[in-house]
Amino acid sequence: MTTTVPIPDGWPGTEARARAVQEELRARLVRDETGPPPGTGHVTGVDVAYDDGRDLVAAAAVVLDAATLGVVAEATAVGRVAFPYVPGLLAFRELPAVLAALEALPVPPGLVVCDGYGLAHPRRFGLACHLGVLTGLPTVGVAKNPFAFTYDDPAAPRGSTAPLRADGEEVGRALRTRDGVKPVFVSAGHRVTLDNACAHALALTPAYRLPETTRRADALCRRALREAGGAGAVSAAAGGSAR
DNA sequence: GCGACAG
DNA sequence: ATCTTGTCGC
Repeated sequence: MTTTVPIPDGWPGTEARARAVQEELRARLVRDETGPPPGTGHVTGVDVAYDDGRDLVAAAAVVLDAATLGVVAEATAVGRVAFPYVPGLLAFRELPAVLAALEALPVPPGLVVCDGYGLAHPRRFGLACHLGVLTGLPTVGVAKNPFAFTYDDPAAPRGSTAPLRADGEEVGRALRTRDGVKPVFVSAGHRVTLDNACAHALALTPAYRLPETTRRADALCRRALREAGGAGAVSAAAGGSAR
């Protein structure tokens, strides 16, 4: 199966237009739902890798069984870069490929875990919020770096947290997922509370600092990029622990 | 005004 | 994100 990854209609071509789109879509963000409880249903990781030299982008979506963390299904999408990296506008660079990969999945994604931020964002509309509004799915953001936000180092034990603040407001949380190891930075996306987002992040880190969803998606999109041949391709497979 | 800044 | 070898440790 091979198709071209589409750039969505109306995808902004300038930074000013992209910021305007964020302001518009922010009104549709749902923040009063708790979200699915950890350990139930599906949890899907999404991630993107780049080859600037070949102007290629590859996205992966990996669906895990939330109870066992076994792989249920996975999909990849390869296409052309749709937007440059601009701090605060990451979603416009990553989402076209991510949306294509999600649509290629043979099963419902359930909760989606993004590699980046949700509400912790200059305009409170990061990658995870954006993906949630476009798909209607519950989303959370788990980032590896504190971006431009301030926080106090959480206590050493796994599970310790500290507020991630922007102008004194708690926009996310620094969460220690492994004893004594650098924390990850969690924020709510769409239809999920910050408390629940952190609970999911903990449930997804039984062995490593980063969530299993992120680790699986990262490995898969890198592989898809290496194996990328033609102009654009989307592929999906179901199985994993389900066979 | 000039950087720094998720990936 | 990506450029990049070896190396220490379980």
